[in-house]
Amino acid sequence: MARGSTRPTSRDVAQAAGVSQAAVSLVLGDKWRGRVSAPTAQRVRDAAQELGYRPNLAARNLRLGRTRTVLLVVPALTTEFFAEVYTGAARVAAAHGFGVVLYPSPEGVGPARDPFASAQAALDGVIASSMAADALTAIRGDQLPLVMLDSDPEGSLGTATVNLDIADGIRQVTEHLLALGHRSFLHLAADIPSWTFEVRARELASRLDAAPGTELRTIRAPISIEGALRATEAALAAPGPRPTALVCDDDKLAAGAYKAIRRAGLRVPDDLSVTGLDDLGLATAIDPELTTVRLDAEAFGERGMRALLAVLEGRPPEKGDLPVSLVVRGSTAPPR
Amino acid sequence: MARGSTRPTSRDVAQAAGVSQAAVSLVLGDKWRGRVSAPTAQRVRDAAQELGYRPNLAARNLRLGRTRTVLLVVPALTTEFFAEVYTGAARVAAAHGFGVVLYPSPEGVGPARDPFASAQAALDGVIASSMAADALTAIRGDQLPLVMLDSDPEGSLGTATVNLDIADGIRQVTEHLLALGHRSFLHLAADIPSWTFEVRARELASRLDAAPGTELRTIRAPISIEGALRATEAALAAPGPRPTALVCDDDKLAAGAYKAIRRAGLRVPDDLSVTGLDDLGLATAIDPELTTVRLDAEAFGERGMRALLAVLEGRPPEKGDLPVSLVVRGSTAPPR
DNA sequence: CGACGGAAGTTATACGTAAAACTTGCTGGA
DNA sequence: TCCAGCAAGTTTTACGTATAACTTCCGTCG
Repeated sequence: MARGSTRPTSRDVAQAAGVSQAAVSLVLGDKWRGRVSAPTAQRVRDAAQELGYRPNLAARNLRLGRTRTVLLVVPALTTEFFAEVYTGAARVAAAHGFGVVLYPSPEGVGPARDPFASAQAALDGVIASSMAADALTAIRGDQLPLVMLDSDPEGSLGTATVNLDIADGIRQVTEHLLALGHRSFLHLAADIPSWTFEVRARELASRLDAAPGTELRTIRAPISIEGALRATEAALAAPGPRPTALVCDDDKLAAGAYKAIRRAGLRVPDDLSVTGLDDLGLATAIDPELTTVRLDAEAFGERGMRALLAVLEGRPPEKGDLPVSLVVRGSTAPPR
Repeated sequence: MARGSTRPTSRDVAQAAGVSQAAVSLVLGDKWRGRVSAPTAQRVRDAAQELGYRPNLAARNLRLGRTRTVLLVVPALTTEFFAEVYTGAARVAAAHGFGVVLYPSPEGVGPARDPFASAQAALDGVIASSMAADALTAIRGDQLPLVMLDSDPEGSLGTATVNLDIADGIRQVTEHLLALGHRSFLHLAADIPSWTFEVRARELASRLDAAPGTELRTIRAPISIEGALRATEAALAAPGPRPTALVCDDDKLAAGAYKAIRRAGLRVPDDLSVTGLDDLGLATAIDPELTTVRLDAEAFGERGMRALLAVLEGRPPEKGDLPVSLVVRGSTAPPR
């Protein structure tokens, strides 16, 4: 209250409590046992409370040489997926006294800005989605611990890698559709070059290769309702026999496909079974509800953060991919 | 390259370039004109490049007494709305050399954590949505500049307030529905106490009060598809004449209402016109596409950040609410 | 009775940067 | 000729914290 407009420092607290600055640091840092008497410690705490003291984090970070802050690099926030990844990472971080700074890699446009300059924070480590490709060049070369999400476990540039078991998800989708009797497949693929999408294509192709009498066509679209709508519309207008199952790289693409199917005068799932991947809120908002692969985005973020913490503490990160599960809803049925 | 594992400091650069640390600071801070010769400046830049020097931000922040980092407090990231607010704010921030740290106020559960402790970053200011109510108590009392989003312009605790013209949006919705001939309205309201939702209720009620022969009922639901589904189902099952227009507090509620309407064997818009508010991607994913109010979330975030920058620089922030616009799609039609 | 050790502090220092204040050498104008 | 003034730097300092190293005062034990 007394001092002008500038924030109180530990020295102000010390003066108010009649002790040295060092004593304040000891007490508030909870390292005072055996160094400061209990009554004095209480006086210090009271003074800090009274003055509304908050430690200057810049000074603390400088002194300690670490910031307990990590950067999360994501491709975009246009669906809730990465928002949930952030939530999971932030929760684990908070439990360990860490903060998480978000860097959504700007989409295509502009000179790929430097995530570090932008985050404007001193960092202890980085978690990055492999989809944020343009941001990665800036990160490489920096010697910060780096955990990669959804990235090729081999040849990765990260210190550690955390993956969802996407391949198993596609396996489950494929077996579900095969069991229903489908043989003619269309793959609506994302047109972004990224490991996570390559896995989908590879797994789908290899599963169908192993199933006799099946055929697979692939179309590509940007990940947007509009893009998926156009690509699917074109595919449905093409001559030849119509596929009976449409496997989409994610839920948003599936939502766009729904619209194309409706416009073509067809119905899901009677004329065409559709599957997605992600299990966004969108999946149950559309009609019929979408059969999709549930990815636990929050757990993904949690695991990513735990891996980074492990790296920071010199422990080996957990191994193994995160399990995913097929959620069967109304968009898949036996072919007619 | 030479030194061990620790990051190079400006002193290392100075040594490599054969100058003093001060010279390095001048050159890299672009304040060298008239103080350092051009060849020397180039030598310094080369040395910095060579060593991969990155300034220690903690030290810089401590020295300058400011961090060029602001905190954005949002209620949640379950729709893309606040993700876009973040994007807009971050864009403006980046253009001014600022970073934005996100704090999604944890939903209800747990002891309302301290946003500042969590962000773990030294801050220059705060932008907060009024919906993140629980986080606000922790913020109040701190003397940081605070810009409130979507908050009561009177009695606000912020240094400045930035609002979308929600009232005008509801006005446009109401006039649209009245012009179509609707007289019996149902309001599906969010059950969160927040100024932004109060405005919707107040404006809708006052507009219908002024329109002769209209009636208005209100139901409340948590903002989720499931919640809206249940509330709407109950309302449709109630005895008495069915309303012909359903005004929802946001798009997500509308998406839930769609499902209830379908389950009741009714059709949008033939049996019931529905409107939303936000214009999320969801609005065009559902069938029929939703008539809603377009909120420019990115512009909202931009304006919020500009207001904070203004406050920080002692300038008066821009006045006036951000315009919104009605987007008429297929979910509204004349009553039968 | 002396000294030894622990309690309860204090003093001093370093973290890396930005910038104010100072130094040095030279050139050009009165 | 002499000094003003400028270019081209250097030296020094402060930011606020955490902690290592030091001090002082007592009580106790050999």
